[in-house]
Amino acid sequence: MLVSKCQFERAIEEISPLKTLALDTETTGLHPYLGDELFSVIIGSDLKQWYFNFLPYDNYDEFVLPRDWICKLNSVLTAPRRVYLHNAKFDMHFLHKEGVEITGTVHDTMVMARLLHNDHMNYSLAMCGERIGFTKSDAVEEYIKKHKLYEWETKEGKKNRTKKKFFSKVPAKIMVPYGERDAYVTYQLGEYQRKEIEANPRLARLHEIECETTPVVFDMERAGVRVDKEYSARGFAHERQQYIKAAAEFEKLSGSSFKDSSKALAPAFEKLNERYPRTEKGNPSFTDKVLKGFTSPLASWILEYRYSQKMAHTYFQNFIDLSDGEGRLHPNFRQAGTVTGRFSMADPNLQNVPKELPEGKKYDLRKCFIPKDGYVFVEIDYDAMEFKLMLDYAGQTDLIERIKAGLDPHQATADITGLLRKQAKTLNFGLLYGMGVAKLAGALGVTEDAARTFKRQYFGRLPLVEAFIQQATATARVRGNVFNWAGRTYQFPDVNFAYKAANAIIQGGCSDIVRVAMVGVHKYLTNLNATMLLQVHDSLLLEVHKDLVQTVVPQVKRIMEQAYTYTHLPMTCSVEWSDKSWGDLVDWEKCPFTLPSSDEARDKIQGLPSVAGLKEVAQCLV
DNA sequence: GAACAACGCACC
DNA sequence: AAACGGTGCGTTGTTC
Repeated sequence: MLVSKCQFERAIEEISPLKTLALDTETTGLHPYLGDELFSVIIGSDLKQWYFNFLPYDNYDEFVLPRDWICKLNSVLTAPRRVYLHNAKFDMHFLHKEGVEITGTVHDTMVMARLLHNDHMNYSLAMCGERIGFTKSDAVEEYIKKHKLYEWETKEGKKNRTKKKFFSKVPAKIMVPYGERDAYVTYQLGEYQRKEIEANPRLARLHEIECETTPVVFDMERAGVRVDKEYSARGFAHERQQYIKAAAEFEKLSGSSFKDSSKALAPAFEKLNERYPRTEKGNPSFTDKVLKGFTSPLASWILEYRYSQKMAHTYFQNFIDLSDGEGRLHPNFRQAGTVTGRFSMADPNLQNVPKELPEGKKYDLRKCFIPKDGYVFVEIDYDAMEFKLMLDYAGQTDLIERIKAGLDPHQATADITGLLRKQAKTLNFGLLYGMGVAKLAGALGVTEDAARTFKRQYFGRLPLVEAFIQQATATARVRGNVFNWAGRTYQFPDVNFAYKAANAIIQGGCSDIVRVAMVGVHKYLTNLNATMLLQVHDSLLLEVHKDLVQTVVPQVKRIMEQAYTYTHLPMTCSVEWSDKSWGDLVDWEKCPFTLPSSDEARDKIQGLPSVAGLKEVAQCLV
């Protein structure tokens, strides 16, 4: 029902006793930190939906609620209560701006859909609902399309466009039933998922961990990262100039117009009698590796163009355009972003910001990110996380002992297998990914026969590693799935992909270790002047007040290291810090802080979420 | 006109 | 027998 002004109190009274709710919001757009606003809140239960509208529509006076009533919803969104939301953080950001917090248990139906079925193509509410027999209305999308309620937005120098839809221009008679339907479908989806989880004890704790993770990641997104806009602008201007110049030089040299496409480049290089490989689809291929093999200066101008184009438009420009009025960037962590359990990140993706500044280049992308005044950045990384988790599974004790003694994992592998460190490292990664002999030969720069010999030598000295990989693969083949230590499932609809099993167990297992660590770190940092900002798979970036660094950092390090209850090989972490930028991190040992440690931080009891017994429940192998 | 596929490339 | 895992994004070219 569309709630009128005089029914408002009554609606709140009806909702109050309900233990489980679904919640959905309608907003003017998709970016809570770039000007978009919430205009309605829909609360759903099994039988009824309440549509709270705050947007002025013609002739709807009685149904346009005063905006300052939004915060009255706080009374029904507090613990102890379970709230289902599809893509919860999105709604939480808009609600937070209105002073509304969800303090009950947040069950994100998108996150749980991924947890329950990791291999679906699409996790939209429409698709998730359809799978359990509830069709979602597409009336709003259709109305927007039909009435062209959108605009294309372009950015300086960019050739792509983004579609900006005007949801607030959709009439109430379309919007209201659509919103109510979404809240209804979300509620049904949440209930269905809870039954699925209850029927599967292996997922019980993991479900809780995901629920605890959502507000943690929400806080990280909300905090955002401070951007040095001036530096970013200079970087953008410089790289833009560079790629325009590169294109001009190409045109001068070749006498034809420049387009960075394999189809357009092929004739130019054919003229120069250069041989080039083909892609999988049979098209000409001009990757940087191929171009570096060419002697013509044309090739190096293309490389210049690509580098600067990418720096300018994938990074610098987005850092500026996507940061808020205070100069902070609020990226979107996708808690359900990958098949293995890792997060992905978007708008912008800060998980792929280049780390090394190439020789001769001036603007370092990681220097665009700076701590707020009085704070420093601290980055804590797990050491060789995936390889170590794999060794813990395999129980290859001779190698484990050397690593525990402090040896670098790849060097230790080299020592045991008689390979060079570089070769050992390639094999450590490659075999974990299920690499075949042909790719291995390419990676090692040797013939296939030689690669086969290396592989035999490696496994010959590390038989338990081979056994682990084989057992994982065999499990995937016969059972059709594997579980990681936390119980997360990876499905193999096609047994031909069973070679991915070891990677699924390890990559996904690491993702759950980091989840547990993040929940623990977040809990520890509550009410301290320190915030988690970013997670890049095996590392956390923190913004810590100078006075707290001394005490907080060792504690956070310990929480991270203890997040995984190992069998043979404990996780260890390395710490780096900087008071300048993300690009200026140096080893913790070089930290000059000798300030008195704060008792407040030290006295806090650290709270890792319990994972006791999880490994036993979630045996990954047959 | 708009959606999609293909490519290339940054990260762990 | 053979398969290197997981992402997001910008540009170009093709398709509907």
